[in-house]
Amino acid sequence: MEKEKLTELLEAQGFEKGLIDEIITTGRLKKISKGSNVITPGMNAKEIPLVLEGTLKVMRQDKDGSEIFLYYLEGGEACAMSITCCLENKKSEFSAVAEEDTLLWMIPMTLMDKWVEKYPAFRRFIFKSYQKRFDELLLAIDSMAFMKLDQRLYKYLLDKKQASGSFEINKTHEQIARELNTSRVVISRLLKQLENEGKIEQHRNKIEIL
Amino acid sequence: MEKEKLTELLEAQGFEKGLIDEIITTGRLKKISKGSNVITPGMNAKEIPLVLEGTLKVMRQDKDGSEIFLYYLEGGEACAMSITCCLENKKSEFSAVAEEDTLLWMIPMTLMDKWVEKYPAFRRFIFKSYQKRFDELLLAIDSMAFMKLDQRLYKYLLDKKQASGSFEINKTHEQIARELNTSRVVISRLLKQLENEGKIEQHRNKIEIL
DNA sequence: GTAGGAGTGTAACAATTGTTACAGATCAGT
DNA sequence: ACTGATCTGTAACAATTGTTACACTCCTAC
Repeated sequence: MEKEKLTELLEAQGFEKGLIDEIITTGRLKKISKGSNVITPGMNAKEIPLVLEGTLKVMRQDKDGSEIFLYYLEGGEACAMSITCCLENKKSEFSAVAEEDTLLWMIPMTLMDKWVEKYPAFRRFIFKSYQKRFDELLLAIDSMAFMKLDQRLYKYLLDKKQASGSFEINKTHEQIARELNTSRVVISRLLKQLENEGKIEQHRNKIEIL
Repeated sequence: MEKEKLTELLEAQGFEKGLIDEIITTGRLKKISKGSNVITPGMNAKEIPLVLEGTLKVMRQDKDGSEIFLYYLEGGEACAMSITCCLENKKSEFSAVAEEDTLLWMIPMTLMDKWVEKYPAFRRFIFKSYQKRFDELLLAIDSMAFMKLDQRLYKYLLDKKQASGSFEINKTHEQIARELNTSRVVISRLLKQLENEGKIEQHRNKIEIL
Protein backbone atom coordinates (compact mmCIF):
# COMPACT_ATOMS: atom_id res chain seq x y z
CA MET A 1 0.00 0.00 0.00
CA GLU A 2 2.98 2.27 0.40
CA LYS A 3 3.63 1.52 -3.24
CA GLU A 4 0.48 3.34 -4.17
CA LYS A 5 1.64 6.34 -2.25
CA LEU A 6 5.00 6.07 -3.95
CA THR A 7 3.50 5.76 -7.42
CA GLU A 8 1.28 8.73 -6.79
CA LEU A 9 4.24 10.76 -5.64
CA LEU A 10 6.38 9.81 -8.61
CA GLU A 11 3.59 10.56 -11.04
CA ALA A 12 3.18 13.97 -9.43
CA GLN A 13 6.81 14.62 -10.36
CA GLY A 14 5.94 13.92 -13.96
CA PHE A 15 8.21 10.90 -14.06
CA GLU A 16 8.11 8.66 -17.12
CA LYS A 17 6.26 5.37 -16.86
CA GLY A 18 9.40 3.31 -17.32
CA LEU A 19 11.24 5.30 -14.69
CA ILE A 20 8.47 4.79 -12.18
CA ASP A 21 8.64 1.07 -12.76
CA GLU A 22 12.38 1.03 -12.30
CA ILE A 23 12.22 3.04 -9.11
CA ILE A 24 9.59 0.75 -7.68
CA THR A 25 11.29 -2.50 -8.58
CA THR A 26 14.82 -1.52 -7.57
CA GLY A 27 14.12 0.47 -4.41
CA ARG A 28 13.10 -0.67 -0.98
CA LEU A 29 10.96 0.70 1.81
CA LYS A 30 12.54 1.83 5.04
CA LYS A 31 10.64 2.77 8.17
CA ILE A 32 12.30 5.16 10.54
CA SER A 33 10.86 5.74 13.96
CA LYS A 34 10.85 9.20 15.49
CA GLY A 35 14.23 10.25 16.74
CA SER A 36 16.31 7.63 14.91
CA ASN A 37 19.17 8.46 12.65
CA VAL A 38 18.95 7.95 8.91
CA ILE A 39 22.35 9.32 8.12
CA THR A 40 25.26 9.90 10.48
CA PRO A 41 28.47 11.79 9.73
CA GLY A 42 31.11 9.55 8.26
CA MET A 43 28.56 7.15 6.88
CA ASN A 44 29.00 5.99 3.34
CA ALA A 45 25.60 6.11 1.69
CA LYS A 46 24.80 3.78 -1.18
CA GLU A 47 21.16 4.71 -1.49
CA ILE A 48 19.28 7.93 -1.92
CA PRO A 49 16.41 8.41 0.51
CA LEU A 50 13.18 9.74 -0.90
CA VAL A 51 10.72 10.89 1.77
CA LEU A 52 7.30 9.28 1.38
CA GLU A 53 5.84 10.35 4.67
CA GLY A 54 7.08 12.27 7.67
CA THR A 55 10.01 14.65 8.00
CA LEU A 56 13.77 14.37 8.18
CA LYS A 57 15.76 16.96 10.06
CA VAL A 58 19.13 17.62 8.46
CA MET A 59 21.88 18.90 10.73
CA ARG A 60 25.53 19.77 10.43
CA GLN A 61 27.91 18.68 13.17
CA ASP A 62 31.42 19.52 14.20
CA LYS A 63 34.07 17.37 15.87
CA ASP A 64 33.24 18.23 19.45
CA GLY A 65 29.60 17.31 19.16
CA SER A 66 28.08 20.71 18.53
CA GLU A 67 25.49 20.77 15.84
CA ILE A 68 23.32 23.14 13.89
CA PHE A 69 20.01 22.72 12.17
CA LEU A 70 20.06 23.15 8.42
CA TYR A 71 16.65 22.27 6.99
CA TYR A 72 13.82 19.78 6.84
CA LEU A 73 13.26 17.19 4.14
CA GLU A 74 9.59 16.63 3.57
CA GLY A 75 7.32 14.39 1.53
CA GLY A 76 8.43 14.01 -2.06
CA GLU A 77 11.88 15.38 -1.44
CA ALA A 78 15.13 13.54 -1.90
CA CYS A 79 18.37 14.11 -0.08
CA ALA A 80 20.61 15.93 -2.53
CA MET A 81 23.64 15.62 -0.32
CA SER A 82 23.37 11.86 -0.39
CA ILE A 83 23.50 12.06 -4.14
CA THR A 84 26.76 13.95 -4.18
CA CYS A 85 28.14 11.70 -1.49
CA CYS A 86 27.29 8.61 -3.47
CA LEU A 87 28.55 9.89 -6.79
CA GLU A 88 31.86 10.97 -5.38
CA ASN A 89 31.89 8.06 -2.98
CA LYS A 90 32.54 10.48 -0.17
CA LYS A 91 31.61 10.25 3.45
CA SER A 92 28.52 12.05 4.57
CA GLU A 93 29.26 15.34 6.26
CA PHE A 94 25.97 15.82 8.00
CA SER A 95 23.33 13.90 9.85
CA ALA A 96 19.65 13.28 9.23
CA VAL A 97 17.22 12.39 11.99
CA ALA A 98 13.54 11.54 11.76
CA GLU A 99 11.49 14.28 13.36
CA GLU A 100 8.46 12.03 13.28
CA ASP A 101 7.90 8.44 12.29
CA THR A 102 9.00 8.51 8.70
CA LEU A 103 8.68 6.37 5.60
CA LEU A 104 11.51 6.42 3.11
CA TRP A 105 11.93 4.86 -0.30
CA MET A 106 15.58 3.97 -0.68
CA ILE A 107 16.82 4.18 -4.25
CA PRO A 108 20.10 2.45 -5.10
CA MET A 109 22.75 4.81 -6.35
CA THR A 110 24.03 2.49 -9.03
CA LEU A 111 21.24 3.37 -11.44
CA MET A 112 21.36 7.12 -10.97
CA ASP A 113 23.69 7.87 -13.83
CA LYS A 114 21.70 5.72 -16.22
CA TRP A 115 18.44 7.39 -15.24
CA VAL A 116 19.88 10.86 -15.55
CA GLU A 117 20.90 9.98 -19.08
CA LYS A 118 17.70 8.21 -20.01
CA TYR A 119 14.89 10.17 -18.37
CA PRO A 120 14.56 13.93 -18.82
CA ALA A 121 12.09 14.13 -15.95
CA PHE A 122 14.58 12.49 -13.64
CA ARG A 123 17.20 14.97 -14.72
CA ARG A 124 14.86 17.81 -13.90
CA PHE A 125 14.07 16.22 -10.56
CA ILE A 126 17.72 15.91 -9.59
CA PHE A 127 18.55 19.45 -10.58
CA LYS A 128 15.47 20.75 -8.82
CA SER A 129 16.53 18.92 -5.68
CA TYR A 130 19.95 20.51 -5.82
CA GLN A 131 18.41 23.91 -6.34
CA LYS A 132 16.11 23.46 -3.37
CA ARG A 133 18.95 22.37 -1.09
CA PHE A 134 21.13 25.22 -2.21
CA ASP A 135 18.35 27.61 -1.38
CA GLU A 136 17.85 26.07 2.02
CA LEU A 137 21.54 26.21 2.83
CA LEU A 138 21.62 29.83 1.79
CA LEU A 139 18.67 30.58 4.04
CA ALA A 140 20.47 28.87 6.89
CA ILE A 141 23.50 31.02 6.14
CA ASP A 142 21.35 34.13 6.08
CA SER A 143 20.02 33.34 9.53
CA MET A 144 23.44 32.79 10.99
CA ALA A 145 25.12 35.68 9.27
CA PHE A 146 22.52 38.40 9.40
CA MET A 147 20.12 37.69 12.23
CA LYS A 148 20.35 38.01 15.99
CA LEU A 149 19.47 35.00 18.09
CA ASP A 150 16.00 36.20 19.02
CA GLN A 151 15.01 36.54 15.38
CA ARG A 152 16.68 33.27 14.50
CA LEU A 153 14.75 31.54 17.24
CA TYR A 154 11.46 32.97 16.09
CA LYS A 155 12.21 32.03 12.50
CA TYR A 156 13.13 28.55 13.70
CA LEU A 157 9.76 28.21 15.41
CA LEU A 158 7.90 29.45 12.37
CA ASP A 159 9.80 27.07 10.10
CA LYS A 160 9.04 24.19 12.39
CA LYS A 161 5.38 25.15 12.40
CA GLN A 162 5.46 25.26 8.62
CA ALA A 163 7.17 21.88 8.32
CA SER A 164 4.94 20.11 10.79
CA GLY A 165 1.72 21.85 9.88
CA SER A 166 1.00 22.32 13.56
CA PHE A 167 0.91 25.36 15.80
CA GLU A 168 2.33 23.30 18.62
CA ILE A 169 5.99 22.47 18.90
CA ASN A 170 6.87 19.61 21.18
CA LYS A 171 10.40 20.34 22.08
CA THR A 172 12.23 21.22 25.25
CA HIS A 173 14.33 24.35 25.56
CA GLU A 174 17.34 22.07 25.72
CA GLN A 175 16.56 20.49 22.35
CA ILE A 176 15.99 23.83 20.69
CA ALA A 177 19.22 25.17 22.14
CA ARG A 178 21.06 22.21 20.64
CA GLU A 179 19.67 22.81 17.17
CA LEU A 180 20.60 26.46 17.26
CA ASN A 181 23.98 25.70 18.79
CA THR A 182 23.52 27.75 21.92
CA SER A 183 22.66 27.05 25.55
CA ARG A 184 19.41 26.18 27.27
CA VAL A 185 19.46 29.27 29.47
CA VAL A 186 19.73 31.55 26.48
CA ILE A 187 16.76 29.88 24.79
CA SER A 188 14.67 30.07 27.96
CA ARG A 189 15.46 33.77 28.17
CA LEU A 190 14.52 34.47 24.58
CA LEU A 191 11.39 32.30 24.65
CA LYS A 192 10.21 34.19 27.70
CA GLN A 193 10.81 37.37 25.74
CA LEU A 194 8.78 36.06 22.79
CA GLU A 195 6.05 35.09 25.21
CA ASN A 196 5.99 38.60 26.67
CA GLU A 197 5.75 39.98 23.16
CA GLY A 198 2.65 37.79 22.69
CA LYS A 199 4.14 35.76 19.87
CA ILE A 200 4.05 32.40 21.62
CA GLU A 201 2.65 30.64 24.64
CA GLN A 202 4.66 28.19 26.66
CA HIS A 203 3.70 24.96 28.33
CA ARG A 204 5.77 22.10 29.56
CA ASN A 205 7.46 20.36 26.59
CA LYS A 206 5.34 22.41 24.28
CA ILE A 207 5.37 25.79 22.63
CA GLU A 208 2.34 27.24 20.97
CA ILE A 209 2.79 29.67 18.11
CA LEU A 210 0.23 32.44 18.17
CA MET B 1 45.18 31.90 -27.60
CA GLU B 2 42.69 31.72 -24.76
CA LYS B 3 41.14 28.91 -26.74
CA GLU B 4 44.22 26.84 -26.18
CA LYS B 5 43.96 27.40 -22.48
CA LEU B 6 40.31 26.50 -22.64
CA THR B 7 40.93 23.34 -24.63
CA GLU B 8 43.63 22.28 -22.22
CA LEU B 9 41.33 22.86 -19.30
CA LEU B 10 38.47 20.94 -20.86
CA GLU B 11 40.71 18.04 -21.76
CA ALA B 12 41.96 17.95 -18.19
CA GLN B 13 38.35 17.35 -17.16
CA GLY B 14 38.27 14.35 -19.43
CA PHE B 15 35.62 15.90 -21.64
CA GLU B 16 34.73 14.12 -24.86
CA LYS B 17 36.10 15.52 -28.12
CA GLY B 18 32.67 16.44 -29.42
CA LEU B 19 31.77 18.17 -26.19
CA ILE B 20 34.92 20.24 -26.25
CA ASP B 21 34.10 21.37 -29.78
CA GLU B 22 30.59 22.31 -28.78
CA ILE B 23 31.75 24.27 -25.76
CA ILE B 24 34.29 26.15 -27.83
CA THR B 25 31.98 26.99 -30.68
CA THR B 26 28.95 27.99 -28.63
CA GLY B 27 30.61 29.83 -25.76
CA ARG B 28 32.22 33.22 -25.63
CA LEU B 29 35.10 34.80 -23.81
CA LYS B 30 34.47 37.40 -21.16
CA LYS B 31 37.13 39.51 -19.52
CA ILE B 32 36.41 40.83 -16.08
CA SER B 33 38.65 43.40 -14.52
CA LYS B 34 39.51 43.27 -10.85
CA GLY B 35 36.66 44.40 -8.68
CA SER B 36 33.89 44.21 -11.28
CA ASN B 37 30.74 42.26 -10.78
CA VAL B 38 30.05 39.14 -12.76
CA ILE B 39 26.78 38.32 -11.09
CA THR B 40 24.59 40.58 -8.99
CA PRO B 41 21.60 39.57 -6.89
CA GLY B 42 18.41 39.62 -8.86
CA MET B 43 20.22 39.07 -12.10
CA ASN B 44 18.82 36.47 -14.45
CA ALA B 45 21.73 34.46 -15.75
CA LYS B 46 21.54 32.80 -19.13
CA GLU B 47 25.11 31.59 -19.26
CA ILE B 48 27.29 29.55 -16.97
CA PRO B 49 30.67 31.09 -16.23
CA LEU B 50 33.66 28.80 -16.33
CA VAL B 51 36.78 30.32 -14.81
CA LEU B 52 39.77 30.17 -17.17
CA GLU B 53 42.06 32.42 -15.23
CA GLY B 54 41.82 34.44 -12.06
CA THR B 55 39.42 34.12 -9.17
CA LEU B 56 35.80 34.96 -8.50
CA LYS B 57 34.68 35.79 -5.00
CA VAL B 58 31.17 34.56 -4.29
CA MET B 59 29.20 36.43 -1.64
CA ARG B 60 25.74 36.29 -0.18
CA GLN B 61 23.91 39.55 0.46
CA ASP B 62 20.86 40.61 2.39
CA LYS B 63 18.38 43.39 1.75
CA ASP B 64 20.10 46.10 3.72
CA GLY B 65 23.40 45.72 1.97
CA SER B 66 25.21 43.48 4.41
CA GLU B 67 27.13 40.68 2.84
CA ILE B 68 29.12 37.63 3.71
CA PHE B 69 31.87 35.80 1.92
CA LEU B 70 31.05 32.27 0.84
CA TYR B 71 33.90 30.90 -1.29
CA TYR B 72 36.24 31.43 -4.19
CA LEU B 73 35.78 30.07 -7.69
CA GLU B 74 39.13 29.28 -9.25
CA GLY B 75 40.52 28.11 -12.57
CA GLY B 76 38.58 25.22 -14.07
CA GLU B 77 35.60 25.68 -11.81
CA ALA B 78 32.09 26.54 -12.92
CA CYS B 79 29.47 28.39 -10.96
CA ALA B 80 27.02 25.74 -9.81
CA MET B 81 24.57 28.28 -8.52
CA SER B 82 24.26 29.81 -11.96
CA ILE B 83 23.31 26.39 -13.25
CA THR B 84 20.45 26.02 -10.84
CA CYS B 85 19.40 29.59 -11.47
CA CYS B 86 19.32 29.03 -15.18
CA LEU B 87 17.55 25.69 -15.07
CA GLU B 88 14.82 26.96 -12.81
CA ASN B 89 14.90 30.36 -14.45
CA LYS B 90 15.27 31.91 -11.03
CA LYS B 91 16.95 35.10 -10.02
CA SER B 92 20.46 34.86 -8.68
CA GLU B 93 20.59 35.05 -4.92
CA PHE B 94 24.21 35.90 -4.54
CA SER B 95 26.89 38.01 -6.12
CA ALA B 96 30.21 37.19 -7.74
CA VAL B 97 33.04 39.70 -7.96
CA ALA B 98 36.41 39.33 -9.65
CA GLU B 99 39.15 39.28 -7.02
CA GLU B 100 41.73 39.74 -9.75
CA ASP B 101 41.53 40.33 -13.47
CA THR B 102 39.67 37.26 -14.57
CA LEU B 103 38.96 35.39 -17.78
CA LEU B 104 35.68 33.57 -18.09
CA TRP B 105 34.27 31.27 -20.73
CA MET B 106 30.55 31.84 -20.83
CA ILE B 107 28.59 28.75 -21.78
CA PRO B 108 24.99 29.23 -22.93
CA MET B 109 22.48 27.46 -20.73
CA THR B 110 20.30 26.29 -23.58
CA LEU B 111 22.58 23.37 -24.37
CA MET B 112 23.11 22.16 -20.81
CA ASP B 113 20.35 19.61 -20.77
CA LYS B 114 21.41 18.13 -24.08
CA TRP B 115 25.01 17.83 -22.94
CA VAL B 116 24.05 16.26 -19.66
CA GLU B 117 22.15 13.63 -21.61
CA LYS B 118 24.77 13.11 -24.27
CA TYR B 119 28.13 13.33 -22.52
CA PRO B 120 28.89 11.25 -19.42
CA ALA B 121 31.96 13.37 -18.65
CA PHE B 122 29.84 16.48 -18.62
CA ARG B 123 27.42 14.83 -16.23
CA ARG B 124 30.27 13.99 -13.93
CA PHE B 125 31.56 17.53 -14.20
CA ILE B 126 28.22 19.04 -13.27
CA PHE B 127 27.71 16.75 -10.33
CA LYS B 128 31.25 17.31 -9.17
CA SER B 129 30.67 21.06 -9.32
CA TYR B 130 27.58 20.73 -7.17
CA GLN B 131 29.44 18.57 -4.71
CA LYS B 132 32.26 21.08 -4.45
CA ARG B 133 29.89 23.99 -3.87
CA PHE B 134 27.93 22.08 -1.28
CA ASP B 135 31.15 21.38 0.55
CA GLU B 136 32.18 24.99 0.42
CA LEU B 137 28.82 26.19 1.68
CA LEU B 138 29.02 23.72 4.52
CA LEU B 139 32.48 24.98 5.41
CA ALA B 140 31.13 28.51 5.42
CA ILE B 141 28.34 27.35 7.71
CA ASP B 142 30.84 25.66 9.99
CA SER B 143 32.78 28.89 10.36
CA MET B 144 29.72 30.91 11.18
CA ALA B 145 28.13 28.36 13.47
CA PHE B 146 31.06 26.95 15.37
CA MET B 147 33.90 29.47 15.32
CA LYS B 148 34.54 32.71 17.14
CA LEU B 149 35.43 35.74 15.09
CA ASP B 150 39.16 35.57 15.77
CA GLN B 151 39.37 32.03 14.42
CA ARG B 152 37.10 32.88 11.51
CA LEU B 153 39.31 35.80 10.62
CA TYR B 154 42.45 33.70 10.71
CA LYS B 155 40.79 31.00 8.62
CA TYR B 156 39.69 33.70 6.20
CA LEU B 157 43.27 34.90 5.83
CA LEU B 158 44.57 31.36 5.32
CA ASP B 159 41.89 30.65 2.72
CA LYS B 160 42.73 33.81 0.88
CA LYS B 161 46.41 32.89 0.94
CA GLN B 162 45.52 29.48 -0.44
CA ALA B 163 43.32 30.90 -3.19
CA SER B 164 45.78 33.57 -4.29
CA GLY B 165 48.93 31.54 -3.79
CA SER B 166 50.49 34.53 -2.08
CA PHE B 167 51.50 35.21 1.49
CA GLU B 168 50.47 38.81 1.07
CA ILE B 169 46.89 39.93 1.24
CA ASN B 170 46.13 43.31 -0.21
CA LYS B 171 43.01 44.28 1.56
CA THR B 172 42.07 46.99 4.00
CA HIS B 173 40.54 46.24 7.38
CA GLU B 174 37.37 47.80 6.07
CA GLN B 175 37.15 45.34 3.17
CA ILE B 176 37.79 42.35 5.36
CA ALA B 177 35.19 43.54 7.84
CA ARG B 178 32.68 43.72 5.03
CA GLU B 179 33.33 40.17 3.87
CA LEU B 180 32.95 38.81 7.38
CA ASN B 181 29.94 40.98 8.05
CA THR B 182 31.35 42.85 11.00
CA SER B 183 32.88 46.28 11.61
CA ARG B 184 36.27 47.72 10.80
CA VAL B 185 37.13 48.38 14.44
CA VAL B 186 36.53 44.76 15.36
CA ILE B 187 38.79 43.54 12.57
CA SER B 188 41.54 46.02 13.53
CA ARG B 189 41.34 44.73 17.07
CA LEU B 190 41.57 41.08 16.08
CA LEU B 191 44.29 41.63 13.49
CA LYS B 192 46.37 43.37 16.12
CA GLN B 193 45.81 40.36 18.31
CA LEU B 194 46.95 37.99 15.55
CA GLU B 195 49.98 40.19 15.02
CA ASN B 196 50.85 39.98 18.71
CA GLU B 197 50.52 36.22 18.51
CA GLY B 198 53.07 36.30 15.70
CA LYS B 199 50.74 34.87 13.10
CA ILE B 200 50.73 37.85 10.76
CA GLU B 201 52.51 41.11 10.07
CA GLN B 202 50.67 44.24 9.13
CA HIS B 203 51.51 46.98 6.68
CA ARG B 204 49.38 49.61 5.06
CA ASN B 205 46.84 47.93 2.72
CA LYS B 206 48.68 44.70 3.16
CA ILE B 207 48.76 41.77 5.54
CA GLU B 208 51.54 39.23 5.51
CA ILE B 209 50.81 35.70 6.66
CA LEU B 210 53.70 34.22 8.60
C1' DG C 1 54.97 71.97 1.31
C1' DT C 2 50.11 71.72 2.47
C1' DA C 3 45.36 69.97 2.54
C1' DG C 4 42.43 66.37 2.38
C1' DG C 5 41.44 61.62 2.22
C1' DA C 6 42.07 56.97 3.33
C1' DG C 7 43.83 53.60 6.52
C1' DT C 8 44.95 52.22 11.12
C1' DG C 9 45.26 52.24 16.53
C1' DT C 10 42.93 52.66 20.66
C1' DA C 11 39.79 53.77 24.44
C1' DA C 12 35.33 53.71 26.42
C1' DC C 13 31.15 52.03 26.46
C1' DA C 14 26.80 49.25 24.89
C1' DA C 15 24.53 45.15 23.36
C1' DT C 16 24.43 40.43 22.72
C1' DT C 17 25.41 35.97 23.95
C1' DG C 18 27.43 32.48 27.09
C1' DT C 19 28.07 30.47 31.86
C1' DT C 20 27.18 29.14 36.48
C1' DA C 21 24.28 28.49 40.10
C1' DC C 22 20.18 27.64 42.25
C1' DA C 23 15.02 27.46 43.05
C1' DG C 24 10.63 25.93 41.94
C1' DA C 25 7.42 23.24 39.00
C1' DT C 26 5.88 19.15 36.96
C1' DC C 27 5.81 14.44 36.04
C1' DA C 28 6.53 9.25 36.43
C1' DG C 29 7.09 5.52 39.26
C1' DT C 30 6.81 3.48 43.43
C1' DA D 1 2.11 10.90 49.17
C1' DC D 2 7.19 10.65 48.54
C1' DT D 3 11.45 10.51 45.47
C1' DG D 4 14.09 11.44 41.86
C1' DA D 5 14.41 13.06 37.33
C1' DT D 6 13.43 16.44 33.95
C1' DC D 7 12.01 20.95 32.69
C1' DT D 8 11.72 25.84 33.29
C1' DG D 9 12.66 30.64 35.48
C1' DT D 10 15.84 33.84 36.99
C1' DA D 11 19.82 36.29 38.78
C1' DA D 12 24.54 37.50 38.55
C1' DC D 13 28.36 37.66 36.13
C1' DA D 14 31.85 36.82 32.11
C1' DA D 15 33.14 36.89 27.35
C1' DT D 16 32.45 38.31 22.82
C1' DT D 17 31.12 41.43 19.54
C1' DG D 18 29.35 46.01 18.09
C1' DT D 19 29.50 51.22 18.28
C1' DT D 20 31.19 55.81 18.73
C1' DA D 21 34.72 58.92 18.96
C1' DC D 22 39.08 60.65 18.13
C1' DA D 23 44.21 60.68 17.22
C1' DC D 24 47.76 59.63 14.20
C1' DT D 25 50.10 58.09 9.94
C1' DC D 26 50.70 57.77 5.22
C1' DC D 27 49.70 58.95 0.57
C1' DT D 28 48.17 61.86 -3.29
C1' DA D 29 46.84 66.01 -5.57
C1' DC D 30 47.39 70.57 -5.79
